[in-house]
Amino acid sequence: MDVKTLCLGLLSLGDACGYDLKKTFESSFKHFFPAGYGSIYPALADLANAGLVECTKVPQAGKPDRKVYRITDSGRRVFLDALNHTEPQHKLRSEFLATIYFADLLDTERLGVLLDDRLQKLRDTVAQIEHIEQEWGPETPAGARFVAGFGAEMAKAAAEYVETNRHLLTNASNGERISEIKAAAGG
Amino acid sequence: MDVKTLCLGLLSLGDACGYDLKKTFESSFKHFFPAGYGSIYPALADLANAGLVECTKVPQAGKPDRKVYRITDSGRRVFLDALNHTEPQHKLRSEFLATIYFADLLDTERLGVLLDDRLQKLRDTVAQIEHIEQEWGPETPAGARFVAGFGAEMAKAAAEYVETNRHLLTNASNGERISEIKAAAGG
DNA sequence: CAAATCATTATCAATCTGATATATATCAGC
DNA sequence: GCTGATATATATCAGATTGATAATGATTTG
Repeated sequence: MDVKTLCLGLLSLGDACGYDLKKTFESSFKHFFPAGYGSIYPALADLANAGLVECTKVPQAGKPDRKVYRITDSGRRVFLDALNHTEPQHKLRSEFLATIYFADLLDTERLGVLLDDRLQKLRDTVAQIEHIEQEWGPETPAGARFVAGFGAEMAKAAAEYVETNRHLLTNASNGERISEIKAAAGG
Repeated sequence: MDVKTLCLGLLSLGDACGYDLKKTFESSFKHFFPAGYGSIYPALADLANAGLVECTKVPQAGKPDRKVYRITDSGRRVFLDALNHTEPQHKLRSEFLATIYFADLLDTERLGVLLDDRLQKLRDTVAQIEHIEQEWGPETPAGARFVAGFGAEMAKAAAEYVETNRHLLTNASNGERISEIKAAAGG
């Protein structure tokens, strides 16, 4: 499932322009499927080309025309098919963990900042998810609730792990090793 | 931090060829920074071009020459700099959660399969991490332990969330809605 | 009133993914 | 002894994605 398919899925819930979709990605999908304009606009163009969505230009005073997309019957069929016959991936790409892997090469201060920043972002994620959850009514579909809950729980678990285990990364023998390696680097 | 920088980091721990690096990515980085040949080989070529690593061809009987890469002093400097001055990202891309978001459109069986498959993969991840942890001796750096533990704990928390909350995705009113929507799709 | 943000479009170079190709060696099982 | 899978090792390529950048006028904020 690529951004194109996800856009199609969102359009199955209601008409929208690229800007609207981007806002949905920011509010509901941010923590598990980030997407920027650079993928959304080409996706919409491709979908329209393939006849899976139709586009209507809506002029506005002062602002650029809204290009409102509506899913077609063919589009619905293609989306349902993707949903039912695609093996879904799930992958993390963490430069944070990659950096921590080399914790030996970081001085204590830098390490502290990295961990604190990450904790802050995890807390922000939880707050952001709980904020959108508060605005939901009883009609909000179960899937949306499930994925939001998942995001919040994962962020809490990650924060707890970092807090509980950060002491493992700072032991007395580090200062020495860093000096040696930096010397070898001829810095 | 891109694949290129991570390759440089791994080479700071010892000489290796592309194939070796790929194995390291599979064993230690799989759960938080996957990378394939398509990114590793170009990365090594770029690093060599920039003088951050040196390459020696080692002929072998029957197999292709090993191209063994060794980090240079300049390479070490560049890596330390990246480690200390890059804002590290951390992002999930989950087609699984995207699919579950549209749980209303899935029939019960498909939903069950998706959840069971995910649970199985989470358990595999835990097993794989615990397996590599068992092979470590006392000299294994703290960073490697920390990121492995992180991966295992996250996988456990994810599995627990799925098991505890999967019932929210299957309620009686679903059958009806699916039929309606499929009808609207003109399938 | 200046500065920032909102609303809306769009493009582009660099990077990454996933599949594919090539060639030989070994090893398990029939 | 053959067959098929797996391991060793290289590399490329089309398509997807990222992150930055650009334009332009309206409205909100300080």
